[in-house]
Amino acid sequence: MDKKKVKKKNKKNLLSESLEDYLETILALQRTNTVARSKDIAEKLDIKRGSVTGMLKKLAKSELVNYEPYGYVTLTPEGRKIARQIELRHIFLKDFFHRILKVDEKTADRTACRMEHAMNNQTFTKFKTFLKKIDTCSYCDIEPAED
Amino acid sequence: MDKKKVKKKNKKNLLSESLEDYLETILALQRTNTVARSKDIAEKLDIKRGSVTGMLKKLAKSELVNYEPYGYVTLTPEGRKIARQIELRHIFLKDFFHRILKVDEKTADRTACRMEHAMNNQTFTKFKTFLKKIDTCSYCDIEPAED
DNA sequence: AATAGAAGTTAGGCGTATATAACTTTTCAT
DNA sequence: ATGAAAAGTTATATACGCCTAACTTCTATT
Repeated sequence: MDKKKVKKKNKKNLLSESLEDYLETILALQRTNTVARSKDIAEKLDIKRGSVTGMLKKLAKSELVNYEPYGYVTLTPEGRKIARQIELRHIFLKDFFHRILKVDEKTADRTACRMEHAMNNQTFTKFKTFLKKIDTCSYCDIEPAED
Repeated sequence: MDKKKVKKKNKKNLLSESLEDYLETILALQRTNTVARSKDIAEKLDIKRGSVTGMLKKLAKSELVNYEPYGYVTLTPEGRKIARQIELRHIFLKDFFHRILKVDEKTADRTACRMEHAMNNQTFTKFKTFLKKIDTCSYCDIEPAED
């Protein structure tokens, strides 16, 4: 009865970093444009239009986006939930790198972009708490470090 | 005749995260065993022996490891340099998550493992400086956050 | 020295995520 | 209302990193 190698059909519905990027991008586009278009997703992610379709189909199959051929793309409630999580991780990470560490904004953003996928809930929760502490600690107002 | 696309001779000698993991692993094995064996690399990285060979060839072609078929594997000076960089990022990131944020050790390690590849020099330098500050700031001795 | 088992390699295959190019559908300006 | 341009799709191809299975080489014990 031990669930050894019983097919990783886990509730641990793991999304790839790429797929997470798509969700995050669609959320941003929905904010600006109310809907996301394939072409805009492609532009934001710096990939070709043709590559987007297949990924949207995957996300649709996982019920994370509403997708009909030639139609607009929107997030399902579950998709939005995930997108928001990733977006929040991005925001806090970038803030940490840029405002606290004084890393230049572009680098801070690029770094957050990559790290946001690697932070689980436990870590993120504690990271937020930590940031709040830092923000009320004048001593921790560190000087920009030298390169 | 046709001017074929001149091989993208990457100036920005970018290593994939996987390749960086190999270097990091080989460095650790060299410390313990003086040399790294294919089998031990496979075990540490939790991949199959057969997969290691191809990656070692890539690293050898980039002159980051010394590799001869059926021989031991060691890092070249350049390979060691990169391996050390990544190892240091790992150590500091894990320390931050575990000791400062009070994330459990396993999670801290897993998180560092993924983030270490996303941190450039500028960011790492400032991160280290920041950690030093934190360590001398009793106020910043935050309580463990709740999950 | 023979040989069995361990370690290493090779070949072929798979899944993911991308590109390119041709094709289809939609949109918009007239 | 129509036709060209824009947007979207499809099919095919490539790169990467992994796996499996069969094969080769090394090694350690007898």
